[in-house]
Order: sequence, then C-alpha cells, then structure tokens
Amino acid sequence: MQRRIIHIDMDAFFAAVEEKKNPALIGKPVVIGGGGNPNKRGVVSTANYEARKYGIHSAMPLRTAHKLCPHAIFLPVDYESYLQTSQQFKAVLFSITPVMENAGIDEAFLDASAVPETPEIIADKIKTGVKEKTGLTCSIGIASNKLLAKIASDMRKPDGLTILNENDIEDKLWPLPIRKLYGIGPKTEAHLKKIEIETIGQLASLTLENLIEHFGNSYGQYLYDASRGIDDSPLITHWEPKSISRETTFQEDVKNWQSIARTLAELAREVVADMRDDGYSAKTVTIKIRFSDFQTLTRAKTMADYTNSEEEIRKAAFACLKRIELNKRVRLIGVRATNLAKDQRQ
DNA sequence: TCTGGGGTCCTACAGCCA
DNA sequence: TCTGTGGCTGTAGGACCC
Repeated sequence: MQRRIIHIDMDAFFAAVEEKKNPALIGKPVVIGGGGNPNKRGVVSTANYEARKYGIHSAMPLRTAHKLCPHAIFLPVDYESYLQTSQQFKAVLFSITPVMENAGIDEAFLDASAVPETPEIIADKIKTGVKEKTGLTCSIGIASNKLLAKIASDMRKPDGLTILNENDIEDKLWPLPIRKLYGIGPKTEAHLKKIEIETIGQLASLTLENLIEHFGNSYGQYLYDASRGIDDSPLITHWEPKSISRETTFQEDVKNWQSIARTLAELAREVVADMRDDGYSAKTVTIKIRFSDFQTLTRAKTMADYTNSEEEIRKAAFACLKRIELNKRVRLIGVRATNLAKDQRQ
C-alpha cells in the first residue's frame, strides 16, 4: 500500500526562536553559534535569512561569517530554549498522528497513511497549529517515503508546502544536484563529479554494478535506489542511544600534558553524569584526539563489565590516552562511552 | 588561515575460536 | 597435528547528518 509520509522542517529554527524572544532582531542579520563571540573558535549553527544574503551558512567558521558581515548580530546557542520550543512543535505533530519520528531538534517525520484528510488539509492543520503554539513557521514535504518527503520539504522555504508524487521523479527529482540527495556529502559529491555525474538523474543512469564498483555493496545499492526515489525505510518511533559522548575544542591548541589530562578527566566526569541521568552503563570507552594539523586518532578500551563508575570510566580513558604519542599540539579531545546497557531500575 | 559538538552507520582488519 | 575457513568481537577510521 502507498504510504503518506510528511516531513516537517522548522524555518531557520534557532534564529526564529531568538527573534521571537527579542523582536528587535527581526530584519537584521543574525548568526547563532558557539559562544556567540565571532573572534573565538566555533561554527555557525543557524543564520537567519538576512544573514544568508551575505553568504553565511551553517557549519561556517564564526570568524569567516564575521568577515562576510561584520555588522551581523552574533548570539550564543541557547539550547534549553530551543528544546522548549521544539517540544511544543512536536506536540502539535503528535496530535495529528502518534506515528512520528524525531529527526533532530527542528524536524520530524509523520506517517499519515491512516489519516483520512487530504495532504493539503493535514499540512494546513500542522502549519496553523505550529504557528499558534510556537509563533514560528515551518516547511512541509509530503511523499510516499521519507527520502522524497525530506527532499520535498527543502524545495519551498520558508513556510512552503511541496507534494511529490511517484510521477514527479523524472521532472522534479532528476534535475536536482546530487548534493540534494540525503546521504551524499562533500566526499561523495567530489567523487561523482570526477566521473561527470552532477545531477540525480545522471546518477540514476548508472548501472547497479557500476555504483557498487565505485562505492561498495551497501552504499552502491543505496545510491541506486535513492536516485530513483526508492526508500522503504520505516519511521523510527522509539530510539535508544548507542553512545554517549563529550568533546571539546581548545580555544588555543595545547601542548601541556596537565591541561590535556585535566580536560580528559572533566569530560569523563560529564559523560558519566549524562550516563547516570539517562540510566545507562557502558562497557567500552573511546577517546578521541585531534592535533593542530587536524589528524584525528581514536583509542578504545573495553572493560570486563558494564559500569557507570566515574573512576572506572576515567581510568579507561587515561589508559587510552597513554597509547597516544603527544608529539604535536592538541586541538580537540573527547570521551565516548559505547556498548551501552540500560540500568535495571524500578 | 580556517575547519563545533553530538550522534549513526559502514568498512577493514586483526585476533580468537570452533 | 597441521592447515584452512568462517563467524564473532574489538578496534580504528571515515563519511554523513542536524
């Protein structure tokens, strides 16, 4: 049976929440990221549409954004308030149908196959409800699967609605650049461009054998299906974490072992606090070190038993640290707990 | 000169064991 | 007893997502 999947994406979410908190920001370029200081290390989380006119976009270093638009307003990420607004927005979606997948703080999928109204009426209900509860706008994509619904929601922004049907694949999917396909990042884009594949349609012209040759079995098959708009993946309505981690980038690269050790101990403490808050123990601890030249190493240690003891996690992290030669300045350090088990509690 | 933080999934390889 | 094979687990790294 044909499914009806809806993807909802909040427009410039972090910036929109900030503008709602402080309407004086409306109409001015606003950039949210890091600690809100454009002279320090950090990247752009969200830029509002005014700031985007200057070429500022997500993941851009704050210092670069500052150069592009020195008079932009730079704000720190206020995760708590975005989370609050996110919960209001998700509650509206949940009232349409409980078959909902969270896809980050500012987006979600709904499976509305069993909802009797037309797609247009459902979309209108969502937009009106979200506007009422949060004061914000969202863009909506509707299609027969998650892959197409997500591409659709990106086609008209902000405050858009796009419905993609099976027979729109050739006209609307195939002319798009490959980068618009979920799962194609900068590396795969570069690889495909080298073999003169620039659009999703051109990607769809490659044989399965050809794609597997270039990208391996699993990813080759994925690209073959995705370029044809095929996606049978179900909505994930319940989710358990597979890892809990903390990492930090130093404001300036460090050589001093003591400050690296102090930071590692602090990160281990934070990871344990998060594990305990969420009721998990872990069996494997992995540390990550990134040097000033961006070389990144990981070292892992699996313990005999599951634990949420701060001492044991810290000891495992330090055992990993011992195995790395610190002969360059360190830019970033991180601690990750994996191999998780839910604690038995009543 | 610049490149965050918190995640997931995949691949390749090595060691162990039946 | 030796050799080969295949599954499983742990480790390391890479690509991608929001």
